[in-house]
Amino acid sequence: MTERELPSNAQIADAFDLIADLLDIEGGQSRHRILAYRRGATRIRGERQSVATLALAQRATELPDIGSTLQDKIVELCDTGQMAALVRLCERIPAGLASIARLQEIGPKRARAVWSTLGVVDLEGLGGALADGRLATVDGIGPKTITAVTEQLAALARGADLNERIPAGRAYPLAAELVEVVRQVAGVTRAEIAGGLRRGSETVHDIDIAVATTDVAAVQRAIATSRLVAEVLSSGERGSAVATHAGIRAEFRFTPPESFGNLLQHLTGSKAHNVRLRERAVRAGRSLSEHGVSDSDGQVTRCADERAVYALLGLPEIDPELREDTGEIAAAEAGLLPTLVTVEDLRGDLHVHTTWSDGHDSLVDMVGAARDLGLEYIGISDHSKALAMARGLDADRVRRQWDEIDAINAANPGITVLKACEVDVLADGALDHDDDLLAGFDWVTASLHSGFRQAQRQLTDRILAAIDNPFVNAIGHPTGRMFGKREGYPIDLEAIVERAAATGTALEINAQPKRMDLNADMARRALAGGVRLIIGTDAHSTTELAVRRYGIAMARRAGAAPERIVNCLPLAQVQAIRQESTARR
DNA sequence: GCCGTTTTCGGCCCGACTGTTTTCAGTCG
Repeated sequence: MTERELPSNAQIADAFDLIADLLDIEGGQSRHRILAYRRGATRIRGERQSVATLALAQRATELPDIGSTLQDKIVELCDTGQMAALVRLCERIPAGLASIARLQEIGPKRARAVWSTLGVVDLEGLGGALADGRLATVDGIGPKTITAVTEQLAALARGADLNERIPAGRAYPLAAELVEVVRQVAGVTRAEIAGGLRRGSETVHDIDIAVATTDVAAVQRAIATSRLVAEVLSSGERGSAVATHAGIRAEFRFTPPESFGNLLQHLTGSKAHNVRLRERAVRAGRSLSEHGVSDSDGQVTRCADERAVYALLGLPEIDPELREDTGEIAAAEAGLLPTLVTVEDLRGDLHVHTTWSDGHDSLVDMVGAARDLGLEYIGISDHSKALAMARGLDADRVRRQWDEIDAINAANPGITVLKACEVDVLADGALDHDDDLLAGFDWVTASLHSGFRQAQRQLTDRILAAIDNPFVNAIGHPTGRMFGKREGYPIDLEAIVERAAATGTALEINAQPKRMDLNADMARRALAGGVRLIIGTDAHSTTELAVRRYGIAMARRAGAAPERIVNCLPLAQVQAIRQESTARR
């Protein structure tokens, strides 16, 4: 049997999106048929398992939004490498028009107008028509649209990605500042971050902020004059959109306080979640919008908080991180929603660095900062000697650090300081500290910092070897991914989860915003496999302890309850986990 | 094209803003 290359979920989704775009440009189609292709594409793109494999087993129709027609097309793509329907469509509508339609301010109707009026069929032709002034002659395209197209084509020419996603770690601090700007305004009773940031997404495309106010004009003024805002893109009674100096778009939406719950719910999304909720409302003879819930005779009920919105739909409140239309509404209805871990549940942090290795702050300062956050224990986990660039510790320096920790604990610092480490997993799978030294720690995290170019089998074997060491309690940043720098190295997560579950080894959710590793999907798979998670800040300074919020976001999106997170457990239980492990020796 | 507490046909989520218009279609979220 020959092994064939199956199309990825992204490739399948791209094909369906292209069909939708071209049908839209062609016009005359049922918009619901187009929507069905788009929904199918979105579903497939967000699916964790291989949809091609599912389709070949005639099981893709088990997914929501995927019917027999889409499944047949996926099978066809697997078998022949193309979809006949798409090929025929491309013969009628030039595929390059889809790229034009995806430009901001253009869309399918104007793309069609550009084609029928000028004969332009792709972005290159659009650039030509823009340069010689023909574009401005097309019906429905005025000076503002010309400006928008000019800017976008210039950005594309620079190699920019128009759909660039911004890591949450870059957007969140700005969003928090923007919320404060409007909270200072008289008449504002509440303001909250909404959108993908509130749902704990790894990346977002903009910042959404819901504002409850009795004085819209005052809020508009405060936004327009904020030092953070570069340009007001649009402004109305219901909201303002701005470009910030940080280069991130922010959208504010205003509401009277009595319907703040409706607005916050609406603006938090996800879009797919909201669509499901509205469909549910319609079935109950109601209509849901950001203004309220109206019943069949037009009576509108406004909700000051989200709980009331969900209650009107017969549901318990669903945590924002779960609102992705992945079965959370059914789970809510059945009373099966998990109680998600919160920042307040964190009792300790077992992954922090100090000036002993590559940290910026001293051990005593890190201890003090952790105590001030209300933590019960902190594990000082500096690097091992192989990471010379980070001034990793050898056995001699480890023992001297232990002396310092003993002295601090003896002085009653108001928090228990644990002897921990982040030991390197070397290229051959050996650990960078020998077992005698590892036995003396209170907690050991093993991480890969080198040899990322090895094959998946080799990388996985190194991690499995580390897991098998009875002195290892956790695997740090298991995939090594870094936003904007590198993809995670390839690992066989199922094999790692299985071994980690068997040995009681925790897998880390590294909370550094550039890492967020494990991500939510992988963390969910780890939980399903019976593994404990641990949220490590990997803080290299006292202020970095605050990044725990990003780790919590991943854990919540994974559906994690606090009892499944090692550092939400009382110290005695953490110590018991360590003792059980070393007893295997 | 998908789907079903209205179940194999006939529905399918809601609203705001903008630009290009002469009262609204297109686009966006």
